[in-house]
Amino acid sequence: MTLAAGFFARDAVSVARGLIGAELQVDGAGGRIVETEAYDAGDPASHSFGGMTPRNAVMFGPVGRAYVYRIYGLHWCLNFVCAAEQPGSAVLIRAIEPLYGRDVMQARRGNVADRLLCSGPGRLAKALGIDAELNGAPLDGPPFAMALPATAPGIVEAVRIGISKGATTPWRFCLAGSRYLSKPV
DNA sequence: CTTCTGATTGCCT
DNA sequence: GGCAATCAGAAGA
Repeated sequence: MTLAAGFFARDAVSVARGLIGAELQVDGAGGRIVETEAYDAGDPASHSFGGMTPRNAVMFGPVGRAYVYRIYGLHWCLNFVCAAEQPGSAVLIRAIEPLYGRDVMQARRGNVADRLLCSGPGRLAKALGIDAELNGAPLDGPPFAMALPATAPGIVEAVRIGISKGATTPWRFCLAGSRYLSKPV
C-alpha cells in the first residue's frame, strides 16, 4: 500500500501511529519503522515550541518533507514534517527493523550487531546515510520510498525518551513485540 | 545487568 | 555560555 496524499496533513500523533509498521527506504537502504515519537508546536519538548528559528524552519514549511537536524554536535536525527491546521509538527523516526541494503548500512555503521543497526535515531540516520543534505527534501520521491503496512500493526504507547520538558507525554509509539526498538517498552 | 562519562557543534538566551 | 529528541565504551554490582 502506498502513502495516500494527505497522509502527513494530520496531527503528529496520528502520523506517528500511522507510520508504525511502514516500510521506509532511502536510496535502497532501510526497513520497517518500529518506533516513532510525535512533536507539535504546543509541546514544550518540540523544537517548534516558541516559534520559527533558522534551525526549525522546515517544520513550519510544507508537510511531507524531511526535517533533519544535528543533535549533541555529532548525530543526525530524521523527522517527517506533518500538520493538521497549525504548522510546526513533526514525527521523529526512532528505530527501524533492517530489511534492505544491509551491506551498505553495515558498512556505514562499522559492522555492528544486527539489532543495533538502526535501533535509535542517530543510529538509523547513520545507517541510511541521512545528513543535512536531506533537510527539507520531499518524502514522496527519490531518494525516499515508503509503503504502508497491509494490516494494522499492534502498537504500544510510551513516554518519550531523552527529553526533559514534556517528559510525561505518552507520544512514543512502538511496534508491539519488536526486538529492534531503541529501548524496550 | 546498571549507571556514568566523553565526544563535539550549532543554536538560542 | 550552556545545552541538546544520542551513542559507545568503561566501570561497577
